[in-house]
Amino acid sequence: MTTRDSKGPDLQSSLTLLWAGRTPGKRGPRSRLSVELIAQAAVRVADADGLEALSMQRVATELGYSTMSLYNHVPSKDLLLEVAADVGAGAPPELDAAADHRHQVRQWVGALWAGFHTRPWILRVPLEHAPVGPHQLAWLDRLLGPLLAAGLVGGEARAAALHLTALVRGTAQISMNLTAENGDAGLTHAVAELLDPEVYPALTAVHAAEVAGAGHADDDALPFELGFGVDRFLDGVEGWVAAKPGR
Amino acid sequence: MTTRDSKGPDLQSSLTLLWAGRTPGKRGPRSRLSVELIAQAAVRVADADGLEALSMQRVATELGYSTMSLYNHVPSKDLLLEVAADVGAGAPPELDAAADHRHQVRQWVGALWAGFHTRPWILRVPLEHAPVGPHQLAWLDRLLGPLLAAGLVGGEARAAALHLTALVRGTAQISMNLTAENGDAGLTHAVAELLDPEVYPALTAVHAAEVAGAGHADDDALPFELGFGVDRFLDGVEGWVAAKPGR
DNA sequence: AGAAACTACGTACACCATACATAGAAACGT
DNA sequence: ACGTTTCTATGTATGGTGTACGTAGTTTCT
Repeated sequence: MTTRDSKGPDLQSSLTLLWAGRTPGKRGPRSRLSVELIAQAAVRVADADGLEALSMQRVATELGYSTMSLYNHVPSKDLLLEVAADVGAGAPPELDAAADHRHQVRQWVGALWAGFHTRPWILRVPLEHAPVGPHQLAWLDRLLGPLLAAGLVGGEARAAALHLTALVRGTAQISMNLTAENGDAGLTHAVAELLDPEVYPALTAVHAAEVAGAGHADDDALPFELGFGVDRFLDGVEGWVAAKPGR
Repeated sequence: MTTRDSKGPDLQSSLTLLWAGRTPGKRGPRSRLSVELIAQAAVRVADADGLEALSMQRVATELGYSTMSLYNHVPSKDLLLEVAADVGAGAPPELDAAADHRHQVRQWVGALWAGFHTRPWILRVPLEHAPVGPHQLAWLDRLLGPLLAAGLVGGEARAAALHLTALVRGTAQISMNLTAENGDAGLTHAVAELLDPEVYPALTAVHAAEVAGAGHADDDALPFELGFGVDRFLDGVEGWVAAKPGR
């Protein structure tokens, strides 16, 4: 596989930029701009008008600078997007230390889910490589805590963390804009007319199923579509740990 | 929430286009072009040179037509992308009827995973709304079969199907380009230098963990990172079904 | 035959990322 | 103090993008 589809930034440049590796130099005028300022402006633009409104010109005018000034601090738009996504992710939630592992994981999932709702544009930023930003690693670290405490060993914990991250991300991508744009009913009705029971037997059977349990009680309550899967996964993890030879 | 970030096509236009709802009209010259032809050309371009090479001009020259001719059949590039993604998804796999539910689900997951590897650009196509294309619905239908047979009822089966779809999609987005671009070792080493154990305690502990089990025995074998989560999820589903009142 | 309608095309516009050259200001060595 | 160096910010220019709009030509119906 020759990895078409990736003109994107390589790992090295991403790392140096994400970790503020720029040494500002000593000779010329002190730069009033910085990667942080630019990234924050980019986040502001994306928050306000979405990712498609995020152009270099827009960010520059947001800051009151010329377009090309940005390129003194950021090598390309792709990399700016990557930094903006990391900045936009923010710090992971503090998990309730008194709670059990399952509750902590649910708390983490709920926070990430909420984050994607607050900044849906993050889901549109194309991933060029594995997450290596400070904030993204912090989120990962926070999740690994409860997973390790639950009894998973290294590789398993990594896989489980990837599983949950990917799950929330994928679910958000698929089902977020559904409820946002048109009511669930609108979709249900529109699609129903197309469903030939001969071609889509299982789908037609399931399609009219009630959504079930629209409880908005707890703060870290997950929507059913997400919570069901997370709970089943955690069930499985508990069973796996319990069945381990050492226990 | 006002749904910024979406200038994209609405559900109605997508539906009519995806389901070939175009009635060609009767008066003028018969059109030699069609949505299918255009979509197939788009898939060819994306397969060859990635999604960023997929421009209207490129598709047009691929077909030997002028750029603007496409707009007689496709109202916008966004919609073309949506159709191309559906066409590119292709038909879902035939599941082994003799196998049990778990094996069937794994087979489905493996096929989707392989599909994303074959056409990584599909992961970059922004999702404007829930999947409603014929092929995407077919994939969903195929998955619902084993899930219903496993004992899940309507809403649960839907949630489980969303779970698995989102999972494969998210995992592919996160971990595919990792192994593609640079070896796993490269990433491991580069990141290791940044990991301050005080800031990322759990991560540092896990980071050196062996990848474990690189067995390439079976055809529908999933990579550990994906397979572990799927298996744990299916464990949980089985437990859930077994614990149901009616049983 | 005439009219209507539809396809394909060419032109034009606004916008995009960014390569490159330039001007100016700040800090250094002397 | 002064020149030199070096870095920042800017301006200009290029090749690309999606697509609105007007036009020519062709096919089918009346």
